[in-house]
Amino acid sequence: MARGKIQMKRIENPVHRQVTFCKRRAGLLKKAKELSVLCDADIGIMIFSTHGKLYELATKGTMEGLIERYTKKSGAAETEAGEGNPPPEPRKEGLMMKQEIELLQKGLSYMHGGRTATMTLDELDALERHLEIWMCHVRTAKMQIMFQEIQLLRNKEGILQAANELLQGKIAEQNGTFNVPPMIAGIPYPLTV
Amino acid sequence: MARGKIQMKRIENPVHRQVTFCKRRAGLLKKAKELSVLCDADIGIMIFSTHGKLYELATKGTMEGLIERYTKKSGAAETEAGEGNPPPEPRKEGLMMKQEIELLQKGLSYMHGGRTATMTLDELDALERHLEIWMCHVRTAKMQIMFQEIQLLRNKEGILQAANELLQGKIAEQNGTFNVPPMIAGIPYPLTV
DNA sequence: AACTATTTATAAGA
DNA sequence: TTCTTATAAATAGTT
Repeated sequence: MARGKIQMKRIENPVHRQVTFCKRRAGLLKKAKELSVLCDADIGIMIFSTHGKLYELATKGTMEGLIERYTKKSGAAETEAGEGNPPPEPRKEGLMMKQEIELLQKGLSYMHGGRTATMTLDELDALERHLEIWMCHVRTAKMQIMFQEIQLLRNKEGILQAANELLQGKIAEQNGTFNVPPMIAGIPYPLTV
Repeated sequence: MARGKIQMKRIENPVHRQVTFCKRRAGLLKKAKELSVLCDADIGIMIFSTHGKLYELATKGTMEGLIERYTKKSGAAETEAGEGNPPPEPRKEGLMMKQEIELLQKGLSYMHGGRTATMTLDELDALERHLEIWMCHVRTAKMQIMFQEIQLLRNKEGILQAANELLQGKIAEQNGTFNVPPMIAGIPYPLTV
């Protein structure tokens, strides 16, 4: 927009087009950052050049976070007349999770960046409480999985034990008068379940 | 950009902020369309207002298509759009942090979503270890801040104590022969520091 | 919403 | 790509 107006259509000269792409792309991203800061909005931009190169911007969390938020939103918009399920429960959860992630993100950059970022005592306190809760949840989940694993292994053990006994019987039969020492669980045995 | 420059920070006046949001949002989307037409680029923009309202733009296919394209790309191509970070150290840290955040993100959706997502025992274990480390860091940071706070309060206490004694002396002078009981720290006193 | 005085963005040229 | 500069656009404050 200077030294002359230009037509709003594809620039045919490739060099000119590339230069304009660079300049305007920078301008667009700058404007997006400004809008985000001034109006406290959360903005994600994806730009694919003609040749498929990707340029991106996400003004707060990550692009992944924004995409997730987008899919939730647009999904809810589609089922507008459907059940009143989307707005109350899952949305709230998503927002809460986002806040939690942002809190941790801030904490991580605080720790990694050598206290470059600023965090108040209250924020650190909240972060500590969250970490404790999360750890508790993670441990519960671990316990559940490990318990399932144990049950599974016990079943396998039982099956193996039974097979073992069965085989012992057969061997005893086949060997007639020969004396075969009994095999016990825990000793390598050519059996798979 | 008119009738005066503005500071690049959140606009506190809500009315003003809303107006600016409208104007600049329109401007941003216009710029994006222009860039797309002039340079034959494919652009997707998501804008979430403070109150969660979504404004979007997808200059060719749909936003879903762009998101799909993005998710494919983003694995290979690390952010090209941000500022050119000094490659060696901060980038590595950023990547690590990103992975840590992704781990926690997965964990949170696992817990919040009622085990909808899938996590292996190993992942949960890694998450637990990370949470412990983070908590340790957070506690250290808290300690530091609290220690500073204590030092500050001790200083204040000393100053108040001194002032208190000074005032007591003055009162004793003024009252001449009158007997005034001594004030001690901890009793309300008309003094601010 | 409309109006402008200014600030920004940028097309062309180097 | 980068810098400069004349000019087109965007927009902050106001009506």
